[in-house]
Amino acid sequence: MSSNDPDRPTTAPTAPAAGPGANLLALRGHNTALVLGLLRTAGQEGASRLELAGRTGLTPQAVSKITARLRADGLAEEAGRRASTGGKPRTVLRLVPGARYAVGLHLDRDEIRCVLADLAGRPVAERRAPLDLGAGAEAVLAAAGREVAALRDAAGGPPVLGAGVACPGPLDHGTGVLRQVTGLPQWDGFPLRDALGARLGLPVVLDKDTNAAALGIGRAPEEAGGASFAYLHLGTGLGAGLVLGGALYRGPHTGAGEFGHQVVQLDGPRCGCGRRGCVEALCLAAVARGDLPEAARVLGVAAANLVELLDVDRVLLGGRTVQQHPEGFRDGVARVLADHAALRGRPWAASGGGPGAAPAVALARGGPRTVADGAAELVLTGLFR
Amino acid sequence: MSSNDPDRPTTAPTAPAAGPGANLLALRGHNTALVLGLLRTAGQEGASRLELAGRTGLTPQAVSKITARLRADGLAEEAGRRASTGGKPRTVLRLVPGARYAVGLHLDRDEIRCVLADLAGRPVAERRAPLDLGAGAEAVLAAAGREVAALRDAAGGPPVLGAGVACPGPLDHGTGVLRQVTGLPQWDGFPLRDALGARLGLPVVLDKDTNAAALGIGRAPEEAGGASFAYLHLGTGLGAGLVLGGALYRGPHTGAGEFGHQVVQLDGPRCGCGRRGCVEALCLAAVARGDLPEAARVLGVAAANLVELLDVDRVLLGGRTVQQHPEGFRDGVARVLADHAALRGRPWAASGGGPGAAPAVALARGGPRTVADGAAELVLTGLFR
DNA sequence: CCACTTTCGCAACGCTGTTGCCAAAGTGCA
DNA sequence: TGCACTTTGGCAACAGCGTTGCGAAAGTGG
Repeated sequence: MSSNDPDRPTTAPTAPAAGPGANLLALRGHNTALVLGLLRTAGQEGASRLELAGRTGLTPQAVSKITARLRADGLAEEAGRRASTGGKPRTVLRLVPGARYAVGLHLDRDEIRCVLADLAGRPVAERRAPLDLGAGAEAVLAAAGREVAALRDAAGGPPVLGAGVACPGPLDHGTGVLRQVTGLPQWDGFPLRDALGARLGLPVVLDKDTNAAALGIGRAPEEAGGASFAYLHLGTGLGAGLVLGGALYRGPHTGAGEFGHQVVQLDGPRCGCGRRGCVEALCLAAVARGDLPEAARVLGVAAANLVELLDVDRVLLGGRTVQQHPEGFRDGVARVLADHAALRGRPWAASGGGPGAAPAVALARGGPRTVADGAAELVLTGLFR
Repeated sequence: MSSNDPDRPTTAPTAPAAGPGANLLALRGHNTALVLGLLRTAGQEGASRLELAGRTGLTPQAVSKITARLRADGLAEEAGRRASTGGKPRTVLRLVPGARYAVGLHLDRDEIRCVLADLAGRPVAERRAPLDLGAGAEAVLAAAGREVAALRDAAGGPPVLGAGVACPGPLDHGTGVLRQVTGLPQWDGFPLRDALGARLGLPVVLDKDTNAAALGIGRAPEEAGGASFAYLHLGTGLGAGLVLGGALYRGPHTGAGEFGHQVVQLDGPRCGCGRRGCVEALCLAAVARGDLPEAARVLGVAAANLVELLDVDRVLLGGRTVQQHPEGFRDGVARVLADHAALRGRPWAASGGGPGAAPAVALARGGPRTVADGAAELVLTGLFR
């Protein structure tokens, strides 16, 4: 922390949010994270200093200094040379994925799953165990501590940056405090982030499971690089994770992404939440009676509403219910989006900005480990930009 | 001191290309804009150097350097002293609103309206004239050039930073190119920003009218700071402007904020856009038959959907139709939001983060000049942070 | 083998915010 | 009235950032 004295007198009233003043250290951190991010997306192929300079807008010399620091820290390495274009060939720089690791922890209602991911986001170790999220804080903390310790031991005790923790919402990402987890009122107000941080001895980042999933899915090459997309998760419920401009959008109180109880049918059938005509209720009811096209259509209408409002490029579908009929949902949702886009001259349709006039609809790849992977990504995201 | 040319602060250091790399100039620009922003929100009361330091996280000495530059450029000035708290009293710094100005241009279907706003966002001059947006590019450009020139002359030719232009969408903010303005296909693909820039001899920022309105409304003290709110405009149509985290959210293609054709009634009555059950159609139909409570309820349901998805703090209502029955719409929408919030344990409800459990609903103040004011704000936003 | 091109590091530089120090300008008490 | 104390804010020296100038390294082409 900074060397500021603990008391802050005189400016007690009004007290607006502290601004993010940028000093030289922050500047270095920004550019370093930028270069690291480019090295990460470059992956195995790597990138030369001049390519990095071109993409960042920095001087080649600045890139040299930055990459020299990264190499000294073991985060990057030289990896061969490119073919010459008439002069000295460029030397290729590559991220060293094994230089640091991050823990991803998925606390689900009946299971704890944790992964150890390298800097490239690839899981190098994994564990899972049954868990009763309603068994109380101490039991959950103990289980988390045990599993993470075993995971780190199994991997040979590599350097770990921190732990990302994903669990069912609602919660507050900023303070790391849980809210009323549905059906488990005893968690309300529990400072899970700090408690886990003390138990694990690691920096902890806490977020909703749907947000973690979106972040994990966003790591796929198609979604990389400043993309905007919505991940719709249809399992026993319906939720969404929003990635806008390459960054997770959480909203002021980590409440963003509540998608399931969007009303798409005024005075429709009553939902479990008390409202009428929620997408979740309509969609799941259609699934229950086997009317898959209708379920996909309802989901598509809600997705179209979201797309209109947020102008996202892609819609990704996942979750247990989707995975049981992947193509049906994908095609059904895509049809609704295409129909809606055709009715309105959407900007990218007019500009011919792609093969289709509507945002692409795709199935989110990744199995049951997606949320844990994304949880690790919560930590890694802080390193890159 | 005077080695800096006076035009330097006009060009905010936005990333020139795809490279968001930050050099020292960008750092200075960032911190300068930060301090300017704080001075702006401080308004007439001003702020002391130490208060600025505390809120930015910068060293008092750094703030002194920055404010010295601002004073040398005429953008800030000393304005009295605070009461002493036992030592040397703090000297108050204040923004000099008249140091620079911005033009705001509202190109509507039947009217052109332009304002000259000072750094505080207050309009110091205003003009309006009839306009036929369908009369072709040359006529519109000529009208804009004439009105802006007259406006600047009337104000005595003060230093102008640039012109913000708001017009009916869709359009592309990034490239400054219009799309198919509804009913006026001849504008499709016209590079309005560059054309106007050449005509006016000023930097031009182009955006949708709803976005400009949201930005203008966001200048009100209640919305200042890093607020998140949605402005819903109900006039002859229904649109929205989104301010998330204190900044306008446009989406990747400036398509965000399409709110009116959100479907809230599956297979409902057909809308002019071709879909069925759009809020706009339902709401305006209710207004047409005099059923105001129903209109407000429908709008409220759509607003609730938006709030759930984006977790915004406030919902602001405006537009001609709202202004005809302001309290009716406000209360009706607020009721729906309160009912929905009560059904779900929203984060800020559990944490007691305010007088009410639901996001506040308020009427957007400001008359027919709101869009033009917001258009000027499009330019000024680049100076502050 | 030489001329040329291209990459990349060293050294000097300008600029940033930071730190140490001190004058200025008040309050409070003897 | 005078002195001690607190707080503000400027001056000067400083460390660290990216930038610039220049030269060595490492290729290609004639």
